Amino acid sequence: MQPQPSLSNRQREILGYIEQFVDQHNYPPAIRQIQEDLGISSTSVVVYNLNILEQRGMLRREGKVSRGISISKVEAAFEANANQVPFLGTITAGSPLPDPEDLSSGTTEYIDVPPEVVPSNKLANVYALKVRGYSMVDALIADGDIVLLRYQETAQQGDMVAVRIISDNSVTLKRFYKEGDKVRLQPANVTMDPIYVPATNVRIQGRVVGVMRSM
Amino acid sequence: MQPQPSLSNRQREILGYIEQFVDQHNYPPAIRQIQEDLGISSTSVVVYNLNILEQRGMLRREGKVSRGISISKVEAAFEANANQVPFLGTITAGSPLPDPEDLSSGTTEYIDVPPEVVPSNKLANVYALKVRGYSMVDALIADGDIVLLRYQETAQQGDMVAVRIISDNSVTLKRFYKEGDKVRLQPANVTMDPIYVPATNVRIQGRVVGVMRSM
DNA sequence: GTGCCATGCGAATATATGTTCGGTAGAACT
DNA sequence: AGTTCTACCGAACATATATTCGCATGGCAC
Repeated sequence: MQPQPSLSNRQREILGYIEQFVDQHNYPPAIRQIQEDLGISSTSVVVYNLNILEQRGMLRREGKVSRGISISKVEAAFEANANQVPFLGTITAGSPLPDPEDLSSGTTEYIDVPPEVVPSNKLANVYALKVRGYSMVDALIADGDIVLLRYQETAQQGDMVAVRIISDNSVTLKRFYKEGDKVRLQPANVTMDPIYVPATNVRIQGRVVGVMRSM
Repeated sequence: MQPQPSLSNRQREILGYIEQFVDQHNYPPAIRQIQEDLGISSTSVVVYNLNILEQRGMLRREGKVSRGISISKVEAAFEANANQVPFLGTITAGSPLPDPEDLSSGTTEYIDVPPEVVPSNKLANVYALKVRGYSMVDALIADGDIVLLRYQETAQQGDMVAVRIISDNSVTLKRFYKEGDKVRLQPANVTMDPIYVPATNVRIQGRVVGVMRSM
């Protein structure tokens, strides 16, 4: 009914104060504290604005409870800090793996990704796979490495991608070259030969955006 | 004086309750809530145990403040989640870098390391460097990679290590082979030749334990 | 102007919450 | 047995905190 998410200055001020306070103390401020530290003349003003903020969904309050204010800030901070992506399993030449879309299962594992490898703001649609086999050694990816892929169904020439070959129902990590109506899947390993498949028979499952290795 | 970090059942119970409560409400419980929900007969019992828990460092309290309990849990969770190691700079063939011991400077940067790359319990003495140059490509380390090293002054044959050549005051990433009273430093790149230096002229600065790459 | 409404003020009120204190029961030690 | 200590109980107490209510102000539409 009130589609404007507009907050008055005072409301913004109060919200900011609460966030900062929780950050610093690990528990919410009392209404009187808000009042005094913000130089507001009466607690009722704080209550008034708090109610508005609650209606706007900016925070939740537990009636009659001291310091019963809670911003989702804590959870937000956790999420912000936890740069995680779903770990979908192992990629081998041969075995299929679940669609990245099938994340609904709930039992998915997650692994951390440092922002130095993939910036937090580009983590959307990124997932992780563990590499089995040496088909990518010349691209500096070895057996046991964890590769990070961003889901996308198209690729540029030479991109390193995870591709599913529909006819075998298998997924592998290869460099991608479109050649006419065929696709050349080039292992980054001089001892291995490329594979040629009809363009209609491949489906790209994502592009490699990072690698992590434990030794 | 009391070296035993042992907690009584009740103390564990209270601590657990607080954790759960904070998790659920985003603000700490009142003493009376603890008392009632745990079926304790008096608030003073709770206070009594709370004081012990505070002495033990399990939580902090703000005197006279309603719900002024804060568990280090949040920070603990953060720390547990934030597996970080100091980032000491760039390693090139040529330029020296600060001693890993000189962490006291305070202005050190830190980067996250997922437990999949280096387990949290083995993070001691680990630091990170950014690689400049291609001297290690055959070891699957490329320009721009972040390598994780555990500080150690000795190495096994063939270990990949960061070594300082004292006479030039330079540090590089190489495979290490001791040959008599000399040391062979072997780039993992067939196009580059090994370096031989007297054993007394090298100082090992750490062994590579992980690699992270952004693409 | 008149009325309406968002916003703010101040004080009174109710109660939620932390603190303190005197006392008890049992375990451990002398 | 006497002493001491830990852990607990119950109740009184002090105050920190939220709530409510009547009233003031200023903008704005009519």
